[in-house]
Amino acid sequence: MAHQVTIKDIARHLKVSVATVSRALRDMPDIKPETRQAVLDLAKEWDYQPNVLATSLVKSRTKTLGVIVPDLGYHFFASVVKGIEAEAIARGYSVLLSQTGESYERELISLQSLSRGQVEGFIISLSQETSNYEHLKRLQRRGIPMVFFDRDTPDLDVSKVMVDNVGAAYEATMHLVKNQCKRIALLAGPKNVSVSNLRLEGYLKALQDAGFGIDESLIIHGEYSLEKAIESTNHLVRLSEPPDGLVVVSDRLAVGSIKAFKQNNIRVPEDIALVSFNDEPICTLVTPAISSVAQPTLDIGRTATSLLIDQIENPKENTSQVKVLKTELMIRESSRRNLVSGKID
Amino acid sequence: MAHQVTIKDIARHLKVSVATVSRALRDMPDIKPETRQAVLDLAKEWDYQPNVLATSLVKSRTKTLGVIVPDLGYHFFASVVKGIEAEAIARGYSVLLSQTGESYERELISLQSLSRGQVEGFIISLSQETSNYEHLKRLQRRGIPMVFFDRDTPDLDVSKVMVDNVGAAYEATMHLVKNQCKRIALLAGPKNVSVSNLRLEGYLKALQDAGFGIDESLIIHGEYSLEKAIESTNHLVRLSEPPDGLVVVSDRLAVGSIKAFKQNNIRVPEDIALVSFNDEPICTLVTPAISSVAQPTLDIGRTATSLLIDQIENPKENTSQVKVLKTELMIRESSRRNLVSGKID
DNA sequence: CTGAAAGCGCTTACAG
DNA sequence: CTGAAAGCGCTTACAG
Repeated sequence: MAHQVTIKDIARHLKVSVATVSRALRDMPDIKPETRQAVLDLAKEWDYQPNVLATSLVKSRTKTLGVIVPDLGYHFFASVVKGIEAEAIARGYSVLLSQTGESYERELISLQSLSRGQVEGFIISLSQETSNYEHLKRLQRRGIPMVFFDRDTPDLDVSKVMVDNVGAAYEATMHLVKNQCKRIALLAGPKNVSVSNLRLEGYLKALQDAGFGIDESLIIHGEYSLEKAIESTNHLVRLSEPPDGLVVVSDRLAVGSIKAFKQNNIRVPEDIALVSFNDEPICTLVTPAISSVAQPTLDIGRTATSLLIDQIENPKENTSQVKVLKTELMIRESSRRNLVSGKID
Repeated sequence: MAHQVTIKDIARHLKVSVATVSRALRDMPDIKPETRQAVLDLAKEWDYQPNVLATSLVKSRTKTLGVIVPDLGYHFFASVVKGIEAEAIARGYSVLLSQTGESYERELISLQSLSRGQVEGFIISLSQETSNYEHLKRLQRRGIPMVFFDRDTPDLDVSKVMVDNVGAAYEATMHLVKNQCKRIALLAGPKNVSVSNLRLEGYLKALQDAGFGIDESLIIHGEYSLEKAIESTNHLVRLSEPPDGLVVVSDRLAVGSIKAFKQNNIRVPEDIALVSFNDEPICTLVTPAISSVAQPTLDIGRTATSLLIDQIENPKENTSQVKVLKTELMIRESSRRNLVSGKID
């Protein structure tokens, strides 16, 4: 690789000191205009690029944030990252992005490698595998600030940006109640997944407030797979008293449910109304379009970034805090019962 | 932020020189075992992390690759990045990931900022807006190696990893021919998009080889939007001689076509068989499942990375070269005509 | 086996 | 207005 131009090269060529070049390049006062111009001209001609490693080293500041997410293939994370980047750029920071592929080991490695002087703080969403938090506590002990979002652990006292999952599920369930559903089922995730459990909680609370009894047979836990969703939905359909409303904890599962309903010649929303979570692009692509709870992804990213930068710039005043953001229920065909007169599909 | 532990701290505490600490930490020969052990013990106790900025600076090597993609929200890019990361890790490199959001300006900024000493080379897929290549030529002049994939420009003599789009479209079209389609339409992208044009070329070639005439009215160009796809499909449906086969240049457009067919009570694949490109997850989620040309995303990532690292490590022997990878047609319900006996949907 | 010294590319008091 | 010097945290010949 060709030698990159340094201030030393410029200084030598112009017969001035590197200090002068450094000052001229950064428009500092007390530099003779002609000198500055000569430096700038040569810098341009030679396409000089300052070495940020050197600058960061001397300033002990990188103005860079580390972002660790499980998988950018999930629309949710890709979208949150956009929010992070927007806010970071606005405040003069760069971001280093790393995905763990839901692997604890890669989470460990990413965190460790970026914490060797490259970033001033982290925005983290934990991998599914992570159940040991020592690596995070070590970072904390070293005084490196971090902010969590979405995937969380109560083991750590750090800033967090979450979403009101209980409230969101409550709203989604109530929406079905208002749409004349009398027996509302829930397709939940695995029993140990906290987000799914929070949504279960909101669902139960809504049923209670609606004066509905709770029928355990209408609550089904399962893996996050299309196949499992189809299977669970088929099970619900075959109950002696099948549901007329369904809350599904994620869009991908909801797609499976809709497939299953079609196979069973059950109409959505006429025979059963459906609401799910995340508002991924797929919701508007399938037929019927799926009603879904939108997460404020951009805002999650911006808020997390803002919290982190505040902590970096004012460690004393900014202790760990938890922000809970509002969701928004996007109502579409799959649950719009009273407005649907004829069948389109 | 708390002061991070340095080798100086360790040296002072152990009353040895920093050189000795540095050597002990890296398991160099000629260090007294007791000295080494003392250093390692203290480093562990204090959770010492070497500052990579300093190391990179003195070694003039970062062992880091810059990856610039338009949008990680596209499944294609997210997946290629996984391939890049896998290969990079395997060869002892890190990657710095940056998305441009299809903005020329952000492409410029990312490239510039990472090229200030942070990375040793780039893997790039150009933003849609980019039509001026000066920023890339500047990098080239500075001797920074780069490899392109997917989004390309003939203006630059660099290594590229592409996919055989002509061949893929040929295969997709021929697949419809074999499935008894007699009038095959093409839903293409905007006229200036090279990938779309290559697919058009393959489509035309296949029609020719199949002995079909070319009917310009069956070829429709348009924006990459769901609405536009629906509109174009409606137009095709209303032709006096409507098509019985359809090649669509992208899955998202194909979803629009299927919506339009449903609205017109046209059965897929019975009345019209459909094939599209990219094999995004949506293909298996919609009904009917969409036949689609899969790109070897992981392999694209691995190959690009491998080319880049070779160039970094052996600039002389590794001049720019173009690799063309094979695609794979995934056949699903939307085009499986002769196997479908009854209608399911 | 260990240390002093120079240096990676830059910034910043301190003098003049 | 400019330069010499020290230093950011590390590595590496060179001596001993």
